[in-house]
This record gives sequence, structure tokens and C-alpha cells, in this order.
Amino acid sequence: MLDIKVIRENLDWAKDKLGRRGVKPEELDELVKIDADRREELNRSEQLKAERNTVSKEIAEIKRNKEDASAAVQKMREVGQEIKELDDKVAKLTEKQNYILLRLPNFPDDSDPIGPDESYNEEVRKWHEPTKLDFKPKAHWDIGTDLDILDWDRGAKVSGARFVYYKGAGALLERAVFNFFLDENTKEGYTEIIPPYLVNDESMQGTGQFPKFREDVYTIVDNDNPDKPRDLTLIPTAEVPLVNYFRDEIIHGDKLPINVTALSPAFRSEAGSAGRDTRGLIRMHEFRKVEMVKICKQEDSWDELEKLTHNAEHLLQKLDLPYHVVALSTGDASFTSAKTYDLEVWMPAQDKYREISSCSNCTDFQARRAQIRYRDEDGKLHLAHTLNGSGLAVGRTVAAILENYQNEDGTVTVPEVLVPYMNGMTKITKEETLI
RNA sequence: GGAGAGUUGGCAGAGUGGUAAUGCACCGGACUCGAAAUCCGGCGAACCAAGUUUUUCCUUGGCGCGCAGGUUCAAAUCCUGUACUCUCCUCCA
Repeated sequence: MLDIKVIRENLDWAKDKLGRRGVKPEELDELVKIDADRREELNRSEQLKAERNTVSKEIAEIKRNKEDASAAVQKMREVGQEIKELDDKVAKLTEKQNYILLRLPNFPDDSDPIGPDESYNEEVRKWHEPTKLDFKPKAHWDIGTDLDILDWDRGAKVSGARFVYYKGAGALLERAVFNFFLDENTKEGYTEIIPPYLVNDESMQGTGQFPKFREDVYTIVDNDNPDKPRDLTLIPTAEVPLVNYFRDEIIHGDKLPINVTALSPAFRSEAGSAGRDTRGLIRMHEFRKVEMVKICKQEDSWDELEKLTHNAEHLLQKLDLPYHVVALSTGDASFTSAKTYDLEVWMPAQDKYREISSCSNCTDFQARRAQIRYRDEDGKLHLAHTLNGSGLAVGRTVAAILENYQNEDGTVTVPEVLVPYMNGMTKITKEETLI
């Protein structure tokens, strides 16, 4: 959430910043108008409350002296009524203000490329040239099916579209990948966490998914009361439980930066993406992801973003997968982010780069919603800055390995760093069928 | 799922209708070569608004005792709902 004071006091600046993200200036005009009205009513209410407090003390005094206070009581009864009406107005205006405020995205950083969509993203750096295969590369879904390590038909039968079974060496590869990620992240100073995978609405709001992106996630509903959803949602990313770990907490300044990492499943409804990436591991309703989260001081977040991005890149480098880093445009970056670097890995069969990690500096946007603060050396409180990045998406990594490490005979070579995690297996060959 | 108890500053903890004790911690001072102990003083509950200064200081007011409502001139205190924690019963990987 943005700071209303910042918008109020720098209206033109805010219009320019948010305009880059597609927010209409009239929306901010309306917001500021509501805010002004709200403060006016609030002021009147507070004045009356001050009067009431004074008179109440007098009433207490009168009653102590066993005298008659009914005139003052009667007067205050009327004042109380007026206060109630004013407070109702303030509550309504606050609600209107929050409705807008909770749906405004973070201010983009001035270094972000300006543009409405991903076509305005800018490549920042590239690591290795795209993999050259001297045969026609197979798509990872075909490789997986042919080796019988990925079973799409059974996934669809048991759960539906965008679900899959990993089997045999496929399951082992998935497990090898996330264990490798967790080990590497831990070595880089991230503390491993196993968080809850169901979170309440307050947490979803704390990290910015709610109220705007309710339709993107799965919320629990009791079968005997289907009209009233439970206050529990399947996490779309471990970022939610990791960041909310710190919600409503005051952190001692010298504890910062805090670095945590977690493997979790991620559940996404993928509403609105019908027809896109219908085959393969790229866009699933359920996938595993290793996430990295940083909580840091305000002045450190830009350096920490670079570190975070390099931590994610390091994983691709050790896997020897070609990738590039792109700075997301103002229109493509996520709601909560001030600046986002996407890591895109090379996918030979698709002949293009595909997103495998997204590293964002959310500045104080999440911290303001979630009330994550720290106390500095002078004892002053500040909102923390939060950062998150995938390190990395596991399913997409498996897809990238299958495509980049495929051999002409249909087998897949195991990346060197994963061999120990694969119990010494160096090549994935066709599995025996279960049935 | 059932019953009971609880939730108050960084921590501990009092307060059953009149507007948040006290202790520890913290900061300053005295004593001391220095420290500890002791003594004196101070600070502090997050936040919001107005004024002033221009942004962090100050003044005033509001708010503030898990959260949300209600009763009342007045609520930490009474009532209702709700979340969470603990204990017991029941059940369970």
C-alpha cells in the first residue's frame, strides 16, 4: 500500500509515477479529494471529542460532590450523537479511500523501462549463448512423455488440465533440483523455512495479493457451507508465508538484513490464461518453487536486490543453463514491486527465453500493509523494505534441463551438479511403465 | 468437536465504569581511577489529525489495553460476536 501522505503532498509526482503503470490521474484526484473530506470530518469529530472528554471529567467531579449533573449529561448526549454521525462519515470515507489505495500499485523506480507491457522490457545482461543442438530439439513435454517420467494423461484424469505426475527419474530429478536450490541458498546465507501452505486473508493482504487478485488463487470452502469461504487460501507463492512471518513485528535493526528461503508448492488458478502454455510444465495449477525473501533497512534495498538477483543467477550458472536478465517495464512488473528483474532461461524447443525467476524490490509497499518495522540505532521506527525472488521455479527448471540437456537418442544428460543429488545417475533413460 | 482460563509497553505485571500502577530493561546525571552496586532524574505503549517549523523537532487534540460491534455523559473495566494462546476431555497422521 502506498502512503496517502506522499500522494497528498506530491500529487503531480505521484500522477507521473503511477501513470507509467497505467493509473489514470483522475483516480488520484478522487483519492486526494476523499482524503481531504475525511480529514475535515475527522477534525470536527476530534474537536467534539475533546469537548466531551472535558465535560465528562466535570461530570465525574460533580457526581463526586453529590450534586446534580443532568444538564451536562443531557448536553453530552447530544454531542455524543453528533460524534457518532461524524464518525460514520469518517468510516465511510476511510473505506472509500482504502478501496482505491489498496488497489494502487507500487511506485515504479525511475530506472524501470517505461511501457505498458512486456515488449518494453529491457535485457540487462546475458549469460552464455543459447544452446545449439545439431538435431531438431524436442519439447520437454514430449521428452517427458517419451521417457515416461512425466505423465500428463494421468494428471488430467486425476486432477484436470494443468496437473501432472512426475514418475521415477522425473520425480527424482524434481527432488534433486529443489534440494540443490535449498542447499545453495542456505550456503549463501538464507535460512531455510518450511512455512504453512494455507494462509489467512490478512496475510494475503499483507503481501498485496488481496483484495485485487482474489480470482488468481484457490480459497478453501467447506462442503457443508459452500457460500461462505473459509479464511484460508492455498499459497500462490511462498513469498506470502515468508513475508508475513514478520507481519506486525518490530525487528531489531542489527538483525537486518534477514534472508530466508523456502520450498513450497504454489497454487494458481491461472484465470485469464486460457490457451496459453497449455502443454508442458510452464503454466501449472500446482508447481513447486524455491523462494527467497529478504527483509532489510530502507537504505539497503537496492543493493539487496542486486544480491538477490545474483543469488538466483548463480543457480542457473551452476546448472549451466543459458539465460538472460531483463528489467521489467513499468506495465509488466508486479503490483507490489518498485523494480523487478526477471531471469529468463533458454528453451531450445520453443526457441526463446522463458521466465524462471522474478526478483523484486517491493520497497515499503508490503511493509506498510503488513506493518513490518525495525528500530534503528537511535531507537526510531521505520518501515522495512521487503524483497522476494524465485530461486528458482522448480518445474520450469526441470523443463529447461530436459530441453537443454536432451540427446538425439531421446535420453537426457543429468547436469553435473545434480548427479550427486540423483544418487549418481548421469543420464535419464526410458523408464519402465507402471502399468 | 466439547469445557474452562487467558490476551495490557521491549519483557514481566496490577488495574471490575471516572480516563493505563509498579518492577525489570533503556537513556541522562551523581558517586568512582574505571566498573558494579547505590542514589537522583527521565523516557516509553504503535498510530492519526491540526498548528508551527518545512519534510524526521516541538505544541495541542484525538486515538490507544487481541480484533470488531454494542450499552453509557464516560469503557482496559459491562454486554455480544470473533481470532489466537494455554489447560482438560474427545479424536487423529
